[in-house]
Amino acid sequence: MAVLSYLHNATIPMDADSIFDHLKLEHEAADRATVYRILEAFSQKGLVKRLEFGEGKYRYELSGDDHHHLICESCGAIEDISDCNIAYLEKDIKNKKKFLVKRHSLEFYGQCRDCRS
Amino acid sequence: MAVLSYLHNATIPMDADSIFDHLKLEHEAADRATVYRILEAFSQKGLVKRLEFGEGKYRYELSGDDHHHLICESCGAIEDISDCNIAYLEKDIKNKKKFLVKRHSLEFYGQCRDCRS
DNA sequence: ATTGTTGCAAAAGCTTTGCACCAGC
DNA sequence: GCTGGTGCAAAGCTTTTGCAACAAT
Repeated sequence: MAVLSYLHNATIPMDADSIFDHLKLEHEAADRATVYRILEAFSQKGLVKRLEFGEGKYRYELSGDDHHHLICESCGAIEDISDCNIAYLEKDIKNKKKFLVKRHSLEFYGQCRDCRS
Repeated sequence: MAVLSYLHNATIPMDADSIFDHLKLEHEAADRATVYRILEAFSQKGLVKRLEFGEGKYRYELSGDDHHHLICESCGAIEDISDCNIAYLEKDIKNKKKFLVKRHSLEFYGQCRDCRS
């Protein structure tokens, strides 16, 4: 699917509208409703992760290695960050709270390298 | 303000509509626009934190101790969880990525004690 | 008088849904 | 003929905005 390939090439999670626009440019145009239905289906199958960065809309990225995001509040840049092993936290939660964690979301908001200098 | 007192008594983060409804019940009715403007003002002053739990809307809670949330995907229950010291992660990020973290969001999704049994 | 807050109405933005259509098996 | 996916249009839901009225200093 063109959607998967687009998300694969993207360096940051994309919102539905960007995907819609991209498909149009690639002469693979699909209706917005179709795009949402595809994203919904992929999310449910676990192929795609649906994220929120405090923008009032969803972004989507391919599922894969567990990583998180740095979001610059000045310029909007989004970076990936790995090696946040919070698996031990999830075990703690299971023991203390009897709550079984299936997934988590972790985002850091602040100022990126460029905006700091 | 009635909004602050409501959020103070709430055991989970509340969305704008619940606040709106509550104010009406309390005969402190305010327009939706006013509620949003109040929440926006409080957020900017840092009095209130604006959160997202993957519902396509915002929830608000009083700022205070740094804690995070367990969200049950079966029944929607929301619990607090503390002691996630990821401050050291933020230092790591500053060193490795030169990104200055100002705040973060961390939520765990899964199944709560009641829904597991 | 000026400033800031409110209500009202409208709009905006993102997402979902109903329905008819069409292709493929 | 059924089934599943699509486009189109409409609606839904949350949030924001413009504007006029009002209160308080």
